[in-house]
Amino acid sequence: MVVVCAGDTIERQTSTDLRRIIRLCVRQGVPIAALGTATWFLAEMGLLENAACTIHWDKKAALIETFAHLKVTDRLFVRDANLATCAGEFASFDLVMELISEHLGKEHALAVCRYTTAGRWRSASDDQRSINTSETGISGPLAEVIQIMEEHIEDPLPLHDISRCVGRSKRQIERLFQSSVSSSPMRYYMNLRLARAKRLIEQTQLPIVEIGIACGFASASHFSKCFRQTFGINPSAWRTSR
DNA sequence: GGTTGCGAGTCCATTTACAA
DNA sequence: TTGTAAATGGACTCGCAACC
Repeated sequence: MVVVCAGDTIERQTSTDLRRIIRLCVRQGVPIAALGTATWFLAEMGLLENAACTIHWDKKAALIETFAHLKVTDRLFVRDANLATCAGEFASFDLVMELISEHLGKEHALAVCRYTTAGRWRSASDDQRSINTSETGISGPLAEVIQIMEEHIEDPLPLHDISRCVGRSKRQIERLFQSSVSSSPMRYYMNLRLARAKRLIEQTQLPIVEIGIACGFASASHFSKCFRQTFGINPSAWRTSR
């Protein structure tokens, strides 16, 4: 197996070399494990057309917007045929541990864990992130509402629908948000959408209008206004300043 | 006494259209 | 892509009553 690592910024020559190596591996039928942003490489090269994959949650939206047809999951790592993709540095460790366990036995993998003081490794089916109730204090219906909001960034749901989904009244949800995060539900929702938009601006070359639409804004003008109100800078200016 | 639901009035986010 | 203005629907706030 060949392991391909790529960070957020990569030199052109290195990028060309990496592609050459990947193409060679594919031709020879050598399994490839893509760590970090290397998932993006495989997508660009058209190697993920029929395979499930994963990428760090921070880049997932950008990957989906750029390659709409891909089957991008929330898993820590995904192994599909000859390709493996990981959600980040620590997920790479989890993948490697699983491979060691498979090829050399669980005892060897546990020994590596002990040696590296990792203690344990996570399984492929684990989600990259879930709201950590002990750290954030967010739990129960509030966590459920936030999850629904995150799942509906592109097609924002009215508060009425969200409250119905979690079996609570609108008023109850307003109180929950006020007491837990000192914000109204829709204000919080808006911040989530704008944060996603900001990441898409940073990570993709998609037109501002498309990013606005992808984050639930009906028009570029409205998107631009909200963005500036929140971050103090226009979307296009933010892109050029990066 | 604390929690919840309801309703009315107010405010603001959003849409739309248009111009630069 | 950004800005402006007008219209409007929906979110927010608050008070009150019912319930546990």
